[in-house]
Amino acid sequence: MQLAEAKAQFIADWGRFGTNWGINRTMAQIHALLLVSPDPLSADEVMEGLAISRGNANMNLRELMDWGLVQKVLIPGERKEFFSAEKDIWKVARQIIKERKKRELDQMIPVLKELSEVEGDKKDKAVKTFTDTINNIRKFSEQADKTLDTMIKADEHWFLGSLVKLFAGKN
Amino acid sequence: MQLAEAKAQFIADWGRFGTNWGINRTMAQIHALLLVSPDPLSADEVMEGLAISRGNANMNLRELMDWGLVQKVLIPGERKEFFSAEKDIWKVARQIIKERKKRELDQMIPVLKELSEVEGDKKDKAVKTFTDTINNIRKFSEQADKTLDTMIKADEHWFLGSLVKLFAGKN
DNA sequence: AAAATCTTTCAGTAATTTTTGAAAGTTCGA
DNA sequence: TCGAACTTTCAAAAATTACTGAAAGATTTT
Repeated sequence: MQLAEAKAQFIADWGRFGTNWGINRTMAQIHALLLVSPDPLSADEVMEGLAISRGNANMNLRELMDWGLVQKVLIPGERKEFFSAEKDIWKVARQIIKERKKRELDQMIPVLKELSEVEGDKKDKAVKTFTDTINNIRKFSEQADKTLDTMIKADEHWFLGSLVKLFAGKN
Repeated sequence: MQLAEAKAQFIADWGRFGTNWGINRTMAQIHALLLVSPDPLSADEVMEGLAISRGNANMNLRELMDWGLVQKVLIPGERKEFFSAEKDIWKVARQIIKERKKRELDQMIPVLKELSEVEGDKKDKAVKTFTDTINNIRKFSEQADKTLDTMIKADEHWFLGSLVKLFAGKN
C-alpha cells in the first residue's frame, strides 16, 4: 500500500473508532491526520486534507486542544498558527483517561451519593433494590476513581513495566 | 428524595452517561430502568416506564441482550416475555469490556498490521512518522488486548482483591 | 491607521441517528 | 386450524448532532 492510501485508510478508521466512543468523527479524523503528519499543520492544511470547512476545522481543533491532545505550535517567520498532536499513544491514553475522569466520573460520584440517600422503608423491596444497585455502582465508581488516579500519575515505565507484568504473570 | 424521583433521575443520568460513550440514550435508559427494578419487566412495562414506542423498546432490548447485559426471563404462567439486567456492576463492566474488545480492538489489530507494512523509503520522514505512529498504536493495542483478556478472565474476587490492593498500595 | 492576513463565531443548513407505528410474523391455546 | 396475544420489522418522520460559509474579530505589517 502507498503512503497516501494508508494515511487515508488510517484517518477513516480512526474516525470510525472515535464515533463508537462518543467522539465526533471529524475531531477523530483531525487527530489522526495530525498523528501521522511529520510536521505541524496549519488550519488550511487540515481543511484541505480532510475537505472540511474553516469553521469545522477551527471548532474541532479547539476541542482537541481542550482535551489536551493537540497543541498550537508557532513557527518562526510564519504568521499562521500550526497544530501538532502528541504522538506517544500511552500519553494520549493517559490524557484521555484524565479528561474523561474529570468530565464524567468526578461528576457522577456526588450524584450517586445523593441518590443513595433516597427516602423510604428499607424493607420495601423496591427501595432496597434501588439503594443496593446505586451503592454497588457507587463503590465501583469510587474504586475506579482511585485506580484511574494512580494510572494517571503513573509514569510510562511503571505502566509498561509493573502493570503489564502483573497481568502477564496471571495468565 | 422519593423513590420515584430518584429512579427518574438515575435513568436520566445513566442515559446521558451512555451517550458520552457512544451508546444510544434509550438503550442506556432501558438498562438503568432494569437495573433498579426489583423484578423483571415486560416490554409493555418498559414502554410505559420510559414513554417509548414498542419498536424502540424491542430494538434496544435486543441490543442489550446482544451486549449480554440483559436477559429474557420466562415467568411460569405468563405468556409475555420479561427482561432483567445483571445488577452486579463488576460483572457488567467485565461484560462491556469483553464486548468492546471483541467489536473494536480485535478488529483493529489486523488493520494496524496491514497499515504498518506501507511501502516506501524508510528514510523518508513522512513514511517514518507514519510507520512509527502506527507501530506505536499497534504495540499499545496488543498490550491492551492482553491486559483486557486477563481482566475478563479474572474472577471478581481477584478483581476486587488483588488489583484494588495493588493500586491502593501505590497511592 | 489602513490594509492584509489570519482566527473565531454562529445562524442556517445538512447529515446522521433515533424513533414511531402500522403491518407482518410468530406462538400458543381452544 | 383459527384467533388472540404477543413480538419483530422497517419505511417514513422526528430529533439530534455536525457542518458550512459569511461576517465579525484579532493581529500584524506596511
